[in-house]
Amino acid sequence: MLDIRLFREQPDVVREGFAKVGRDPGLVDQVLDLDVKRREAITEVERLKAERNAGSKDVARTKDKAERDAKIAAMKLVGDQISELDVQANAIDLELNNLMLDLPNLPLPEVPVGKDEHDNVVVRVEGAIKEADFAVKPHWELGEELGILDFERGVRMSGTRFFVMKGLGVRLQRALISWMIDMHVDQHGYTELAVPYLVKADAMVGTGNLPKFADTIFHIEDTDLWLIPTAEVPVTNLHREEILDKAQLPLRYVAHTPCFRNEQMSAGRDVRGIKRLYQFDKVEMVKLVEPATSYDELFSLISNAEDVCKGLNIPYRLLQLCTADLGTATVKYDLEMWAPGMNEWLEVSSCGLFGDYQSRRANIRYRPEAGAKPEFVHTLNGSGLALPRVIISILENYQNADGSVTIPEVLRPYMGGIERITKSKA
RNA sequence: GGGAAGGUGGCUGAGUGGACGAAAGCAACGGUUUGCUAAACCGUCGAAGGGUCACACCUUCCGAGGGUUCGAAUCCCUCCCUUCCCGCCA
Repeated sequence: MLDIRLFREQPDVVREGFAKVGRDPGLVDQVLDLDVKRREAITEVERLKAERNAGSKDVARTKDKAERDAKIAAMKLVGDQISELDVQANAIDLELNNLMLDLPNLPLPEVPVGKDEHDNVVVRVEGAIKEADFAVKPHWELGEELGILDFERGVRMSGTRFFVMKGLGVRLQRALISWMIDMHVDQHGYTELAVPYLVKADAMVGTGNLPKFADTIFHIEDTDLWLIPTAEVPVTNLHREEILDKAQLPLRYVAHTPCFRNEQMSAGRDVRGIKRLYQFDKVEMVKLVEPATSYDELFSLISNAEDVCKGLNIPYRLLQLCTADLGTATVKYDLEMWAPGMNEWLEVSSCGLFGDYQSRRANIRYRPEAGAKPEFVHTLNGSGLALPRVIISILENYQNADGSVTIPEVLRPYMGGIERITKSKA
C-alpha cells in the first residue's frame, strides 16, 4: 500500500508510476477525491463528538433535575446525528481503503519500462554452457527412466500438475534444502525459521497476495485459512503489528516451505515435467531492513542467491525485470538457470525490494531512535532457490551419456557420499 | 470437543457507569548531583487520524465486532485468543 500523503503531495509522480506499470493514472484522482470526502466527513463527525463529550461532562456536573433532563435530551439529538454521519464516514473510509489495497507499488526510476516479459533485460550471464556429446534428455524422460520421478501416480491421486518423487530424487531435494539453508545461515547471516503453511487472510493482505491475487492462491473452504504460495507470506508477516528496535535491524530470515499456487495459465502450457506445479518446495530469504539500507540489501540478497547457483556450478543469468513483471515490488531481479534438456532458462529465483508497500499493509515498523516516531521498515525477499527447477537443472546439466546423473560435489556430504544416481541405484 | 480463569500502554499491574488515555512499579530517554562506575533526585515517556508554518487543540483506540446509555476500560450479546484441568491425538 502506498502512502496517501504521496497522492496529496506528488500526484504526478504516482500517475507516472501507475502508467509505467500499466494501471490507469486516473486512479490517483479517485483516491484524491475520496480522500477529500473522507476528511470532510471526519471533521464533521469529530466536531459533533467533541460537542457530545463536552455536553456529557456538563450533564455530570448539573444537579438540577429539569436542567439535567434538558441537557440529556439535547445530547441525545447530537448522538443521533453522530450515528448517522458515522455510517457515512465509515463507508467512505472503507471505499478508500479497498481502493488503496488494490493499487500497485511504484517502480524505481531505473526500472526499464516494458509491456511483457520480453522487455526484461539480461544483465549478465555466468558460467559457460557445455555442449554434450550425446543427446541430452529432458528431466521428465530422464527422471522416469531413473525411477525418481513418477508423474502418472501423482496425477492419479491429485490431478494434473502434481507428481511424486522417489528414492535418490527425494534425497537430492533434501540435500539441496539442507545445503542451501546451511549456506544462508552459516555464510550469509540468516536465521532459519519453520513457519505455518496456512495463514489467515490478514497475512495474505500484508504481503499483497490479497485482495488482488485471490484467484492464484488456495483457500480452505469454511475457514479463514489460505495455503501459502511462498514462505514470503508467513515470514514477512512474522513481525506484523510490531514496532521493532532499530538495533534489531536488519532482520534476515530463511525458511524452507512447500508452496501452493493455483496456477491460472492456459491449459497445455508447461504441462510436462516439474517446471510448473500446484505444489513445490522452495527455500526463501526475507529481510526487514531500515529504508536507507534497503537498496544495498537487495544486491546482497541477489548475491546470496547467486552463491547457490555458483556452488552447483550450473550456468545462470541475471535478469532485471521490466515494469510489466514487477508484481508488487519497486525493483526486481530474477535468476535463471540453464536447462539443456528443455533448452531454456528456468526462473529459480526472484529477488525483489518492496519498499514500505508490504510493511504498511502488515504494519511492521521500527523506531529510528528512542522516543522518535515509528517508521515503516522496508521488506525484501528472494528465492534461495526454488527446488523443482534446480532439480531440473541438476538432472539436465549433470546427466551422463549412459543415462546416469552425477551428484554435484557440494551436495555429496548431504547424500551420504553418493556420487551418482543410476537406474539400478535410484 | 467439555469445564474454569483471563485478555488494560514496551513489560508488570490497578481500575466495575461520569474529568480515565488510564494509578503504581519496572524498563527507556533527557537532566542535576557524584572523582569513575553505581546510586539518588527531577523531568519526559503509547498509537492512529484530523488540524496547525509549527504549537495549541480535537477525535478514536483498554482482544475484535455489535448493543444499552446524555456518557462505557467498566453493563449486555457474539466471536477470537491465552492459561490451566479433562477428553482426543502425532
